[in-house]
Amino acid sequence: MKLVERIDLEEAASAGMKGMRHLLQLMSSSDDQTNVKPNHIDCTEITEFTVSKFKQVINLLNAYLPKPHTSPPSGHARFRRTPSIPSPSPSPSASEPEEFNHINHQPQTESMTRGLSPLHSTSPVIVDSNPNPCTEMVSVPQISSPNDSSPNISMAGDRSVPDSNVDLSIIVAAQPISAAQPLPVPSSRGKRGPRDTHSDDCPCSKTRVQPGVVRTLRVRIGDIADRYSWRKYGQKYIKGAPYPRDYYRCSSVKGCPARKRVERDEEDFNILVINYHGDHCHPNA
DNA sequence: CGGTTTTGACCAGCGC
DNA sequence: GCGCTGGTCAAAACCG
Repeated sequence: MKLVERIDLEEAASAGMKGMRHLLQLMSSSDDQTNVKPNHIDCTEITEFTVSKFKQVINLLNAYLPKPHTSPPSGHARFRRTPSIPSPSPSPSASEPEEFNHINHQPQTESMTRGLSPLHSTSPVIVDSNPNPCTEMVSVPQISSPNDSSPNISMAGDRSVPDSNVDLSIIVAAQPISAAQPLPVPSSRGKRGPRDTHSDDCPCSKTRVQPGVVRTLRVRIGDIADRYSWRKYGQKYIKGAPYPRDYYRCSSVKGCPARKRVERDEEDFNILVINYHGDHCHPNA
């Protein structure tokens, strides 16, 4: 995408977001005890303005971005229908309009901003330094694949299958388990008692990450960090973090203990911080 | 049908 | 003991 195109996009998106914020402010100010009701005309105008800006963003994206794929490279469940089972006491999130459900909306905004990123895919990966000076720096061989050109606009923590490609220079921060820093040790946490049939030292490791080296990888969104196939098994909003953390396990081989956590860099959301736990019990896919 | 994502629920460690 | 939190499970939904 050209710089001018990118600026157009960013301006449209920024204007849309400002409109959205303004609208929310207007509406929230009407909810308090002040009995001040929002000016209906103002709300309508702002809403129309915001919608038009987001439409503009969509149009720009359609115009500027190449469309090599009509469907996402992977992953099917892009959204989930609301449960049809009537609940006697519907939860707040189910009863209120989606527009006001912050939790549900964040990933969408995230995806949108990612779409605006000029940095993904075609640009060489810029991998930042290791945030932890105590960790060992390891250089990883470059990964490149011949067939691709498409920007990857899928969800955070895209499967790291080689379906897109870029030259990749990666710096890995590898940290031994025995490091002084208390490791996010794979514990029994999360195991469900009755369902768990594996002992603590069970090598099967269905739910427990095998001890080993924890490697931290920082990679640009849309770039590939490895050639394994990963399956997402969880997502969690971490307190204080603006973006959710995604949890993946290796799906290349059944029973592979390798896990990875993917989250956005706090300072640059175009950077994905990937933490690998456990080793693969099979050769590189 | 198999593989994947989504997402609410569950579980256990930790701090108070 | 209780609440908070992060990691995981698993049902549901989706798609080729």
